[in-house]
This record gives sequence, structure tokens and C-alpha cells, in this order.
Amino acid sequence: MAQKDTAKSILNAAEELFSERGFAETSLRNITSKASVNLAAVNYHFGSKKELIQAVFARFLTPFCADLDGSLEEFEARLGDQTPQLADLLRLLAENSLAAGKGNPRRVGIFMRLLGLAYSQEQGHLRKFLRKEYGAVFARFMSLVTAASPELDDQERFWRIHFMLGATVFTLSGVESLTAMAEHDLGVSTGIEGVIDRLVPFLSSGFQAPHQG
Amino acid sequence: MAQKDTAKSILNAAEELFSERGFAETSLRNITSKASVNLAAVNYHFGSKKELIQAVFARFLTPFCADLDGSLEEFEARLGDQTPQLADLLRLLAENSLAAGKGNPRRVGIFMRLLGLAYSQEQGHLRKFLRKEYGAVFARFMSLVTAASPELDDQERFWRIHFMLGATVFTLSGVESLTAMAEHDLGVSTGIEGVIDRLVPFLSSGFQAPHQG
DNA sequence: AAATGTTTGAAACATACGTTTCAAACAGCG
DNA sequence: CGCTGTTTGAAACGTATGTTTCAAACATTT
Repeated sequence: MAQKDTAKSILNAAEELFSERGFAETSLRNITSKASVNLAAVNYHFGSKKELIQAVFARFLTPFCADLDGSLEEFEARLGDQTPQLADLLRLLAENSLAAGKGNPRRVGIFMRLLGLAYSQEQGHLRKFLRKEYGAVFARFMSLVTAASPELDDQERFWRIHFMLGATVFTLSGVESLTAMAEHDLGVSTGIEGVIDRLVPFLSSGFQAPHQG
Repeated sequence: MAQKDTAKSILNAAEELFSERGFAETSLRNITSKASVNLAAVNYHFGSKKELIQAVFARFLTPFCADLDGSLEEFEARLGDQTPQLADLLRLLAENSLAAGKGNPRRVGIFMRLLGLAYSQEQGHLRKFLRKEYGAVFARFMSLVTAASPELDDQERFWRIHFMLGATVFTLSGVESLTAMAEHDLGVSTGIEGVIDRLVPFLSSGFQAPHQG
């Protein structure tokens, strides 16, 4: 049983360290010593650091996207030819995200931070990998968002989608330090579910703001 | 005249490379070869890589924050004891940001990306530096935002501010690739001013969304 | 139990990094 | 000009990185 434990320990350590410090700032020696395995084990099990990075994403995204695709299937079926509601789509996404990190609520924040890093750091291989591997589910979700906002022209919708994406990635990325800050300054504590509960109305309202042509 | 040119060339190259690839992924050799100066010039003029990073931020933020502080002074005076409007505050911030990158519109995007990196990468020294150096202006702006939203409780306001921050940083960070994407997919091109014109209504509407207590 | 294929451990490898050194080139000024 | 302090250039330094090597340990099958 110690066989798979090595690879899994490496993934666990890498996931956490990458999300805390970025990819280039995290050395294989950092990872292997946190995971209590030998340095060579990374190259043995994953081939290279690049492939380790991709494996970290794959371990989270593959089941997540499969589940999301199922949820979308069901959502579309239940919808028939009705117009979807944006808030429902956001809720669906939120439910799936929370479910993906079940057992460990920190996982969602960690992963949002990783996604942010994937786009802010120069990891060309990662972007290609993500698009190739998970682009289809993303496109399916987006076409539902389009159906949910027939009043917007393509340009306005394009930008508002990215405004929503930014608000979400940014706040959920930093959800740990932000909740700590809120607790320190305001004396209240909220879990990630609480943040999402506040985020959805914000996004819905912004996305459906009056369109000044 | 070649004296100050060396330091300035280094700052220009560093600003661009840091924003493209992050801090750790950009080596001093990358910077000095892009700037066409000797490697040792960085340590001579700035002391260390850390101090170079801080100098890049200082060159942009020091004049920006001074101008912003002036604008806020004027805004508060003009306001008297009226309640400020959030949209006006956002517009004021946008005007100052655009003015800071006058001559080079790319500059705003570059700098947003740098600010994003400052918070997403593990650069503890940078966060301390920024807070110490520019925290006061930030706090002044925030207290106006608080005055502009008396209907929100502290917690809701706290989160909505960060939602706005996220949408802004994320979209303006990637404004170059996003406008390219919009042009490719939708056949239209918008400058950063156009993006900000779309962003402000989105943020205002989200920030003032009905508060479900 | 023996043999085989898989996984680990300790060490070395080549390379790239930030930083330092020190002599040469340059500036401004008496 | 000759001098002094500042800036540059080429090379080296020490350290840390990703990767490779190869023998030892292990697990699995016959």
C-alpha cells in the first residue's frame, strides 16, 4: 500500500505548496521533504516538475468536470426549452465546487488560488493542458450563460462574464486570509459557503445591470 | 545622461518582464539583457532583486498615490457633508488610474498585473512595503466608500469591496489578452477606457445589490 | 524459495541563479 | 591636465535548482 501513498503524498504536498507560493517558488525539495519521500520519487512517478503540476490540476479537475458535466446535463433536461436563470447557473457551479472539496473545505480555496496562478504565471504548458482537457465543459456552461442573458449583446456579455470570473477567483483564492481579516477587523467568522452566499447576489446583480448602449 | 538611463532601462525592462512572467520566473539576467546593461548594474543601482521589485512599484505608486490623495482632498471638499456616490468614487479612481499611465495605455494593465502578483505570489516583503508606504491613501478611499454605503453592514460591505477589487484587478490585469480575445471572437476592439466604462456599472450594480439580511 | 519487475534511497550531475569582486572607463572639478 | 568619486564590464563565487544514476529494498508471481 505504500506504493500509491508516495505519489499521493507528493500530490498533497505539491497542491498545498504550489497554492501558497506559486510554481517557480516551490522546489521539488520543498515538496518531497514536506511529503517525507525521496527527491527522486517525483521524477520517477511523474516524469518532471511540469507533469507534476499538470497532475495536481488533473486530480482535482477531472472528477470536478465530470460531475459538472453531469449536473449540466440534468439542468438542461430539467429546463426543457425554458430560459435558464443566471443565479441558478451560479448556484449550480457553487454547489459543484463545494462538493468537489468535500471533506476538506480548504480545498476549494486552494484550488481557486491554483487556477489564478495558472493564468497569472507564465506556464504556457498549463494553459494548453487545461484548455485541451477541460475546455468542452467550460464551453457548455458558457452557452447556458449566453442563453440566460438574451438581453445582452455579445460584447457586453463577454466582459461581464470576465468581471464575474475575476470577482470569484480573486475572493475565493484569498478566502482564507480574507475571512481571517474579516474576523480580526469585524469580529465575525464566515466559512466559504457564507462567502459564496454573498457572492452570488453580487454577481447576479452586476451581470444584469442596466445596459447603457 | 547615460547615468540615469541605466537605472531607468532596468526599471522599464523589469516592469514589463515581471508583469509577464512573475518575480521568481524573471531572472536578473533576463532583465539586464532586455535592458542592454551589465548584470552587475542591478545590484549596483538597487542593491538586490528585492529592492528592484520594490523600486518598480514605487516608481508607479508614489506619483499615483500622491495624485489620488489630491483628488480625494478635492472630492471631499466639493462634497461638504453630502453622502458620496459610489459610482463617483469609482470614476475618480478610474480617472486617476488612466492618468497615471498617460502616454502609455498599456501601463495600467501592466501595473494591475503586478499588483495581482504582489498578492498572489509569496512576496512578504512586498506586501509589507506596500502597506507601509501607501496604506494611508487606501484607507482614505475606503472610508469614503463606507460613507457611500450606509445601508450595508460592515461585513457585507467588506466582502463586496473585495468582490469589486477582484473583478477590477482580474480584468484589467488581463486587459490585453482579453481585448485580443474579444477582437478575435467578436470582431470588435475596445481600449482600456472602454473596459472601464463597462466595469463601473457592473461594480455599482453589484455593490448596491439588494441586501438579503 | 527463487526470480522478476517495481519502487526507493543516497549521491552526483549539469545548469542557472543572485551576488560579489576588481580593474577599466567615465564624469565632473581643481 | 590631473585628480577623485561614480559607473560600467567581464569574470568568478557560492548556492540552489531539476534531473539522472545505480545499487539496495521491496512486492509479486511462479
